[in-house]
Amino acid sequence: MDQVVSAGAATEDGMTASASGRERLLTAAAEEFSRHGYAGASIAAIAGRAGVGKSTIFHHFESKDALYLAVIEGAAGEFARTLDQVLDLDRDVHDSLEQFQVAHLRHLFRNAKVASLVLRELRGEGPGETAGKVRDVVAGNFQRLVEYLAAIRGRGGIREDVDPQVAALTMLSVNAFAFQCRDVLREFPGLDISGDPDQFATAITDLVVRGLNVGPEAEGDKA
Amino acid sequence: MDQVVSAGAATEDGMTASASGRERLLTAAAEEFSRHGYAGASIAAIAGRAGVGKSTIFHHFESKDALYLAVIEGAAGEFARTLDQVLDLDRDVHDSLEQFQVAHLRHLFRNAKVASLVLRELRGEGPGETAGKVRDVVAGNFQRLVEYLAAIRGRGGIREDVDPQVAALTMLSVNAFAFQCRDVLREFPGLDISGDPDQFATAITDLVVRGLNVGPEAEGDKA
DNA sequence: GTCTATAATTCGATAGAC
DNA sequence: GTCTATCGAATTATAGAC
Repeated sequence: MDQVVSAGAATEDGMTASASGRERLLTAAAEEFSRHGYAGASIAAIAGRAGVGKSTIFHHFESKDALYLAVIEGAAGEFARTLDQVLDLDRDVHDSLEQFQVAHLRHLFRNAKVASLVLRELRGEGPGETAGKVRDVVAGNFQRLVEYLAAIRGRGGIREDVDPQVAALTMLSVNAFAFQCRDVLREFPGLDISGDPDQFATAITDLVVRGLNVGPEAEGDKA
Repeated sequence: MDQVVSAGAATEDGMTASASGRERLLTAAAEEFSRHGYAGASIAAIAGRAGVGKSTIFHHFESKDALYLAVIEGAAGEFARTLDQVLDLDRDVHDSLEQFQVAHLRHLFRNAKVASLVLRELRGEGPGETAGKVRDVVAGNFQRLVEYLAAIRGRGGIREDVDPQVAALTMLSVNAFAFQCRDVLREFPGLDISGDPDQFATAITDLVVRGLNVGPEAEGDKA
């Protein structure tokens, strides 16, 4: 998929020409789609940014839809591979969840452009046609976390009366929302997640795993 | 907000003509702004939807900016009044937080149009000019929750090593994100928050307050 | 309604790798 | 020689202006 490596100067943007045409197209498409939305991004602009002719796009991808989907599937697939390493039933629950949370937030920042696309899609603001497929791809990764939580719950790793779906949604929501609002949050001294995403992810994990409570037994010892 | 009740037929949409011109303009503006964004919403369209002349808008509001801000401040102010009732230091912590979470999610659904505007603003996608003021308004309500959490932490109501800002952000994030994605979530049997927002808010509160853990003492007593 | 601009897609040809 | 990546030109669809 990326075996063609010819030397080459940088094209527009910071993109190196060393990546294969297909890879460059995916990068350029992510940029254009996230900047202008699906409809607003033109094949011509994507081709221009990638430094190839328009028709080259249709050699690599069936259609504009297919290109859009490929961009999203690329990032989702990469994250799925991360999940294989992180969601390990044999490891400590707290550690696994912390690793998950850190990996997820890192993934959002590393793939900020595509992440914005996916989040827009989840908000229902995407191009109606591809919506279904995008959701399926994302739902796959979501389901992975849900099943992991269900499995450790079966082993007594977490409370029995928590819904794995609700717990999974909570963990992902905080990351997704904080990522979306990272610019505003930068103005809050304690919430600048852009500065240190890992620390934020760790704090969230601690909160979700241990809860706000001082503990079941310390219920009535306050002022 | 709905005390003016004079007889009157419905204008376009489902809007009743019973509200004052100013109120009708705010409703119409919320609709148009959330539908087409700040730039895309025209004064003419807003006036038309409210059933008034264009010049009436500038009688009630200084400018398009001011109208936009008024829409947002209206909803934020209403929520601030709810906070007065909900964030009561004399009540049980879990109950207060649950009431907060329920009230917040209800507020998002009841003011869905304006909420979408505010969320867009927090993502940094709004009209640059008003961004600062919108953030201030929202930050005010956010700060209220943070200070409440800090206060009960001072009394030993919650763990000392949780950051009130992080906890507040977590609670709000889940609601905001779930609200944003309510259409997709409808496809998940256990996550249809539109169907029963209160139940969802309750589940989230339980998770945040008690955590996933089986408890400090019950660490190893399962199958 | 026609005209025009813009955007997606197709076609035919070329150049280089194996 | 075939296969693949590429391109420029041609074709179709659509949306807005007049």
